[in-house]
Amino acid sequence: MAIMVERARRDSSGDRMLAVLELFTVERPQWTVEAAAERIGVSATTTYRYFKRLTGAGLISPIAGASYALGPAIVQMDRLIQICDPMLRAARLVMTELVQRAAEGSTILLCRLFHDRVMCVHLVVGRGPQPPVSYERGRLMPLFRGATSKIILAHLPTRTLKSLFARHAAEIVEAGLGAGWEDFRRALARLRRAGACVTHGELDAGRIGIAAPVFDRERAILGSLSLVLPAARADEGVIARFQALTVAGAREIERAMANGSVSHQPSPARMKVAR
Amino acid sequence: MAIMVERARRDSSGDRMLAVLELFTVERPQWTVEAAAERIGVSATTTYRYFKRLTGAGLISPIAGASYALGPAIVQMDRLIQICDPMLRAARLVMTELVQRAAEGSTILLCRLFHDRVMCVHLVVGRGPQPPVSYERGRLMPLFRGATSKIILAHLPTRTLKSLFARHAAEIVEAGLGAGWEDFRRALARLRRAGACVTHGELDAGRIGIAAPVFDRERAILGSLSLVLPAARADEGVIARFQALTVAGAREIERAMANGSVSHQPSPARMKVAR
DNA sequence: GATTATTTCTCATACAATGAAAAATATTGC
DNA sequence: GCAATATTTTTCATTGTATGAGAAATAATC
Repeated sequence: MAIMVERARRDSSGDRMLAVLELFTVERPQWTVEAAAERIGVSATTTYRYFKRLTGAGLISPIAGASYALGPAIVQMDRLIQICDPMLRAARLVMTELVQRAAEGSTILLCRLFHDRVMCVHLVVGRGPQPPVSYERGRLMPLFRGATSKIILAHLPTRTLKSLFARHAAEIVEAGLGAGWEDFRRALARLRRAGACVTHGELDAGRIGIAAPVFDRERAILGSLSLVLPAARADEGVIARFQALTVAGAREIERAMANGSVSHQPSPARMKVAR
Repeated sequence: MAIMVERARRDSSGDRMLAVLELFTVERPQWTVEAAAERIGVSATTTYRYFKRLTGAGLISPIAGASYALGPAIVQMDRLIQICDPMLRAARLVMTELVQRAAEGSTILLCRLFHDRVMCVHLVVGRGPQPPVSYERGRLMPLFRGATSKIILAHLPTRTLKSLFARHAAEIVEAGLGAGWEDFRRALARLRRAGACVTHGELDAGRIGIAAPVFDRERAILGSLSLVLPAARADEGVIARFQALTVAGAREIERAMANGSVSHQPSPARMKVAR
C-alpha cells in the first residue's frame, strides 16, 4: 500500500477520513479507534466519527473489543469488479483454456492498467507443483519491471511516457529500459513491434514471463495477459510456442469483449493515464 | 447494495463523499462526474473534488472519457481480507478437503458475520455440474433465511437478538422463525442444541443447505460453514452424514484458528453486533 | 496544431467539522 | 444478575474547511 500512502500525503486537502482506510495493511489489519486517532493525529472524538461513517458504508467493521477490520463493502465491491470489468469477464474463460495448454507449473495472469499503476486482477494456477508468483491478485506491480508491466508500458501514449520518464528516470535506467529518453522510446518501440514481451527471472527467480497486450475497441491499452513458466522447462522453441499462445489469448479476450454480452459495462474507451 | 444505501441515509452527518462509492452497482458500474453530481445533489466542482480524493485513495479509477469505475484499492483491500481474516485463512484448506468428500454437485460456503449482516467470504464449488448458488461471495445474505444465516442468528447474544426482533419482527415471522419473541427464542435454542441447521430450498429451489456455526476462542459466533447440495441426492441418511461432516469441518476451522500461524491477526474476540 | 471536452483553480461565504468533557451505552468481572 | 469498567455517543462553542460559480488550465480529439 506504499503507493496509496504516498498519494495521500500529496493530496492537498485534509481528508483524513480516507487516510483511516490506508492504515489497514497486511502488517496491521486491525485498528482500535485510539490507535488510529494517535496515528493520524486527530482527536478520539473525530476518529470515532470517521469510524462510524466508514462502518456505515461497510468499508470497515467492528470486531473484537475496540478493534475494527476491513468490512463487507470491500468484498461486495470486489465482486462488482469481477462481474463488471469487461476485460476480466472476457478473460476468465480464455485463461482457463490457456492454462490447460501451457506447460506444467505455469500460471496465467491478467493485469490491468489503473491510471498509472498495474495490478493483477485475475490469476489461474495451472496443474503441477509450483511456487506462487510474487505478484498475485491485488498486489500493485512495479511499472518498469516484468513482462506484464513492460508490454503495457510499451503501448502507453507518448505523452504519458514522457511524463513517466521525467518522473521515474532513475528507475527506468535501473530496469535496463534505456539510458535516456530516446533510448527508452526505442526500447518500447521494439517491444511494440514484437507484439509481446519475454523476461527471464525479473520478478521471480527461475521463472520466465511472457506477456501480450490487451487493447480495447479503440486500440488503447487496457492491460496484459501473461504466462509465467518455470525456466527449467523452456528452450527457445517452447518460448516461441507459448508466446504465440499468449498473443492468441489476448486477441481472443479482445474478441470476446467486442462481441460479449456487453450489457453491463458499455464501451471502455481510451484509458487515462498519469499526466 | 441496498443495505448500504439504507444505512447511508440514516447517517446523520452529511458525508456525501462516501455516498459516491455507493453509486457503483452491478446495474451501473461506471459513473461520470456529471452524472454523479446530479445524483447526489452536489455541484460539479465538489464532485470533482470527491472523485479526486477517492481516486487518490485508489477507491475509484478513471476509464473511458469522463467515466470512473471502482479502483485498485478495492482489489488490494480484498486481498488483505483474504490474507488476514483468520477464519478465512483457517477455512480455505478445510473447505477444499470437505468438498471432495461431499456429494457431486455440492458447493461449500464460508460466511462471516459483519456487525449485523452475513456475507459469504469464500466459496468452493465441487465437482459435477451444478447451477451457481445464489449467494456467491460478496453478496449480503438475508439474515433470517437460509441455513447459513439461521445458525449464525441462533448464536447471537440475547441482547442482540432482542433488538433484531424489535426491528425485524415482520421478517422473522414471515421466515417462520416464530410468531413472537418467546417463540423466536425457543426456535433458536432448538437450533443451538442441534448444533447445525438444515434447510430445504430456502434460498435456492431444489437445494439443501446444511450449516454449522464457527466460533472464536471466546466461543463467540464468527460465522458459519455451509454445504449446499442438490435435493435429488439427499435422503435422511445422506443429510445426517453430511451434517456430521460440516460440523466436523467447522470444528477443524476453529482448531486451525487456535493453532494457526496467528502472526497477522491476533485474537478475534467477541463480535460486536447491532444494538 | 486547433478545437472541444474535462479538470483544476480562485475566492468569498456559510456550513459543517472539530475537540473537551459529560452522558449514555456496552462489556466484563464477580 | 448487578456493579465496575471500557467504549461510544452527545453536547456545544469555536474554528476551519467544504462549498459553488465562474475563470483558467489542462488534456483529449480531430
